[in-house]
Formats: sequence, structure tokens, C-alpha cells
Amino acid sequence: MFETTFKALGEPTRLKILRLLAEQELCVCELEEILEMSQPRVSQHLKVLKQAGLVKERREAQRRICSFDQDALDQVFRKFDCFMKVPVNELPEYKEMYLRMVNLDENICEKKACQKETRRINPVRR
Amino acid sequence: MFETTFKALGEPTRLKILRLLAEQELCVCELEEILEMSQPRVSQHLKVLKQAGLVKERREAQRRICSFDQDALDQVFRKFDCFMKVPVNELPEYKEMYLRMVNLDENICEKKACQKETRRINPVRR
DNA sequence: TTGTAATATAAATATATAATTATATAGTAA
DNA sequence: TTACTATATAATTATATATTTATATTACAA
Repeated sequence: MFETTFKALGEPTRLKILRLLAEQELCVCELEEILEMSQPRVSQHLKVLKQAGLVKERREAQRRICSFDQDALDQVFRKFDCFMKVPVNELPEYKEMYLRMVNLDENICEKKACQKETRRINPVRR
Repeated sequence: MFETTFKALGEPTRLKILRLLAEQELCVCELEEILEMSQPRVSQHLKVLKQAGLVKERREAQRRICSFDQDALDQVFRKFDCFMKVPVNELPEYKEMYLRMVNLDENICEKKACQKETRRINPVRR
């Protein structure tokens, strides 16, 4: 979920498209002209932005007029902020990791070294 | 700059690492244990996070203890917010695009079609 | 209804990123 | 010193993403 948004934002062409759409709505061929990029290139990046919910689109004759959804972005950022600040044990998807974290041995690294040793003595082969 | 941050955030393993570090500081081998991932894998993702300025590191004997830099993240988000909201003509790196945007022809798309036609009549060959 | 404008999508290729495996380094403790 | 612990880095391989080229779709105008 956050991954989709951040991935969408972490690409220079998409960031440009988004910044331009924040200024005014534009159709694909206008973006093509402004960015000096091919139509499929623009089109495909727009698809990613739409899938991430950052761009909305309205139809007018043959054209698809794209606009930036500021509210959607704000909402993701707010949710991300919560995600990062809530105690990790309240995140179901982190349950297992949380358990391993609280059970961390003081000498975890040496323990691993010990396991390595064991493995060297009784190696598992296939 | 934003690209680096968003790219760092837009990858599931790095997001997990960051979320864990938001809970408490951890050394590489502890992350290894919690995430059940290989040492180079953790190490390389940490490198990306450090380069993006999201993770700081302190040394204690052989260990490198990593921590999440919440302030750095907040600052990037604030700057990104400004970047998205300032008028685009105030962004030097968008100067050329801005000019093309304000000079957009009403019939930009048809114009392109016309250029295509010209190209078909006088094709450029090598 | 036919041609064409605007856009999408598929296929092929190029490029970037991630993961694994192997090796190097730097600090520590015997 | 020497051996080892913790981590980094390099090289290789695997995988994902971006770009280009070619083609399909859909709405409109003649």
C-alpha cells in the first residue's frame, strides 16, 4: 500500500508528471508535448500513478484529462505517519517480527556464530 | 533528492527495516535475526537507507547500531509538500517545461498529427 | 461508414535493482 | 600476534522496471 505510493513517487518522470498536474490538469498529448516524451511512455507512467490513486482522470471527447489528487496523497502521508509511530506490536503484519525482536538474545550474534560452528560439524546435505 | 527518499521507502524490506528501527535501535545482526534474512541483504538495504539519510549509525565495538532518523524524514516530507504546492514557474528545474506548458496550443494534438504527416512526406533517413 | 485523432496496450528490448554467494576489512579478545 | 566477530563490499545471477516499437481501441468528424 505505502509501497505502491512510494514506488510511484520514486521515479523521475512520474514525479515530473505529478508536479505538472499539481499546477493544472492536462491531457496525455499535452504532457507528451511538455515533457518531450513519447506517448506510450507518458501513458504508462500515468497508469502507475492512477493505480497508486495519485492521479484521477476525466474524459472529454477523445481526450483523457488527468489531474493530481492532492487529498489522496495527503491521506497516504497521514496514514504512513501513523504506521511509523504506532507501537509495532499493534501492527498485525509485524507480529512475528515483534516476537523475534522482544526475544532477542543479548548475545545474538555470537549465538549465530555458534550455530555456524554446529553446521560445520554436522552439515545438512542433500 | 525526493527520488532517493521515495525509492528508499518504496521497497518492502527497507520499509520493514525502517519500521523496526522506529521502534528501537538495532544492530545489523539483530535485524538479520528479526527479518530472517541474510546479512548482506540487510546490510545493502541499510546502505540505501543511510544514503537517503533515513537511518543513522553509531558504532559500539564491532557492532553498528542503526537508528531511524524521524526528523530527516519529516523534513523531506515538508520539503516535498512545498515542492508540490509552490507555483511551478518558481522551480528552476521546471523552467523549460513551464514555458512549453504556457505555450500549449489549443489544438496541440492535431498539430502533432500534422507534423507526423509532414514526416511521412519528407522522411528523415540515415 | 470511413478516416482519423487520442489514448491504451502488447511485445520486444534495454536498464536498473535485488538477492545470493564469495570474499574482504576492521575491531576485539585470547 | 592470531583467531574470530560483525559488517561491508564485490561479483554473479535473478528479477523487476522503464523505454521503444508496433498495434489495438474508442470516440468523433466528415
